Amino acid sequence: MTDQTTPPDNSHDLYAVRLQKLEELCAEGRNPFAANCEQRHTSEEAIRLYKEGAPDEEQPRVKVAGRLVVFRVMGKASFIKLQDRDGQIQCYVTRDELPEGEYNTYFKKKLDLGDIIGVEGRLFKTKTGEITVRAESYTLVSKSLRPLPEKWSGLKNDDKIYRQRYLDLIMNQDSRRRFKQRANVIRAMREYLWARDFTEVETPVLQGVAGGAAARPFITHFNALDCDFYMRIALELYLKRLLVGGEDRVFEIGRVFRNEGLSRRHNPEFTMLELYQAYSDFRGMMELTQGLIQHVAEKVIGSLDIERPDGTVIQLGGEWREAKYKDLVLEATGDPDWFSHDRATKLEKARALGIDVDGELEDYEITNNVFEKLIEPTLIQPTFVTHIPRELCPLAKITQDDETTIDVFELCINGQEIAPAYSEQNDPIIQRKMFEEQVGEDVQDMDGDFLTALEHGMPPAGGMGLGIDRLIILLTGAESIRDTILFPSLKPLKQEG
RNA sequence: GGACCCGUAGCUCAGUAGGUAGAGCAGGAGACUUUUAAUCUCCUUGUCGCAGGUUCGAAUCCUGCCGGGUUCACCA
Repeated sequence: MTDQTTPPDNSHDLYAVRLQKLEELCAEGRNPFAANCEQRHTSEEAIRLYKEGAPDEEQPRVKVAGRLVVFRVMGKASFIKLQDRDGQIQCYVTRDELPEGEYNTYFKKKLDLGDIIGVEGRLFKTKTGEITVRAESYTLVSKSLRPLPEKWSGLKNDDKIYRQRYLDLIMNQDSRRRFKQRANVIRAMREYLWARDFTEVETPVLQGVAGGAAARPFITHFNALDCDFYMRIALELYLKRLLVGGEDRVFEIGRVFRNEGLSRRHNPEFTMLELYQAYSDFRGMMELTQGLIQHVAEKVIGSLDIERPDGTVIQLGGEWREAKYKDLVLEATGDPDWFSHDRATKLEKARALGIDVDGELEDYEITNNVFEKLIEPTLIQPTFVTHIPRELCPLAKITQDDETTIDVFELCINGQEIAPAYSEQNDPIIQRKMFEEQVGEDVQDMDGDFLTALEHGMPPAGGMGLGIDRLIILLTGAESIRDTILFPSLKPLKQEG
C-alpha cells in the first residue's frame, strides 16, 4: 500500500487518444513540448494594445501563450481561446493563413483542450466586438495528456478541488482570484510593517519545546540528535528572544502547526503574523492592528466595507468598538452577579443558557465557554475585547488596577477571533510563576531557555498575532478556511500498489 | 472520535414498488472561413466508491470499510 494524494484516473481512452497524438507528433519530428522562451504578451496586455478605430493592417502584432480552453472548429477557420494568468484571449486561426497543410493535418487533428500553445499574429475585432488575435503561426509548447473538467459546469467536486487544486485554478476563476488576493494581503501587510520599520525575521519551525500557545503539537524525530522535536505552535517565544537581543520591531509571517481537529475554521497548519514592538503596549497594538487591517482591506479589496455572503456589511472604517470582557459576559448572561457565583452555579447557569459545558471545567473556563459560544459569534463588526481574565493568557501583563485581568485585547470580526494582542509580560519572576500555574498535565513543558532570556531583560513591548487565513476568510467572503489555503490538509488516499 | 448527509462515464448530473444503466459536455468520423456553452449528422465510453450479505436477480435493501461534506467534541 502506498499513500498518494492524486486519486487514480481511469480515463484511459481519452488518455490513449492524446498519447497517440503526442507520439504521432514526435514521429513526424515535432516537439510537443517545444521550448518557447520568447517574450510574449499576457492576454490583458495584448487586448490593451488594440488600437481602437485603426484598420486591421495597422493593428499591432502580438504573441500570446496559454492553455487552450475553448476550441471551436468551423471548417477552414477556428476560434480558440487561450487562458493565461491574466485571463483569456481569443485567437482566430484559418487554413489559408497557416503554412500549407498545417491547419488540416496538425492544428485540427493534433490539438486538444488543455494543451498549452503560443499564438502570434495581428489583433483585430470580430463582428461581435471581441478583440482577437489573427493567427499567423502557433506553437504547441505542452501537450496535455489528460482532459480538463467539463467546460460549462466546471469542477465542483470538493475533493478534487482540494486534491487537484491545479484543476480548480484552471477552471474556477473565483478561486484563482481568491488566492491572488491572499498573496496581495500578505504583500500589503509586509508593506505596512516595513513602512513602520519592522524587521522581518525567521524563527525555528522545529523546536525542542513547543511554546507560546496552548495547543497540542505535532511530534517529529530529529535523527542526528536522536530526540523528538515539535513543530511550532506559535512564533511568540522566539520573537521575544529577539526583543531581548535588541530588535525593537520584529515580525514573522509563518506557518504554525496544531495537532487538532479540522473544521471550516481550522486547518492544522495555518499562517500567522506575529509582531512585537518594544516600548509599546496593547494600546499601541490596537492602533497598529486597526491600521494594518484597514490598509490591507483598502489595498486588496479597495473598500473598508466588506459584504459577507449573507449580505451583512462589515464596516472596517473608523474607530473600532472596544468592550470589556466582563461587560460582554454580564450583558450576554443577563446576570449582573455572574462573577460572584461559585463554580457550580456558573455551570448551572451556563447550561441554562443552552451551552454544553463540560462538568470538569474550571471556573474561568465556564465563563470563557459563555464568551466563545454566546458572544464571539455575535461580534460581527470589529470589536476589541479587553480586560480578559489572567488565566487565559499567561504571557501578558496584569492590568494595573485589576489584578484579575490582563492588558490584552482579542480582536473579533465576522464572529471569530482574528487577532489577540498583549502588553507582553517582561517580568521573569511573574512569568515563571504564571507558567507554573499553567503547566498542567496536558500543557507543554515550560520553556526554560525563554525564561533565561527574559532574565536578561526584555524591554516592555506590545505584541500581536493575526491569523492570516481567517483574515482572508473575512476579506474574500470564503466559506471555509480550506478555500483560503491552496493545499489544505487532507487525509492521504490509500491505494494498493 | 460522535451524529447526520453524500460517492453513478474523463467532467456535471439523472436513474428506488430490486430485473446488471442514461443525458449534456469531453472524445472519435464527417460538414461548416467571424464563433461566444457555436451548430448539424453518425459513433464510442462505465468493476454504479470498495468488500461482504439478503435475493432467482442489487446502482437500488442490509453490514463493514474507504473517501468527502456539515455539525458537535477538541481548539489561547
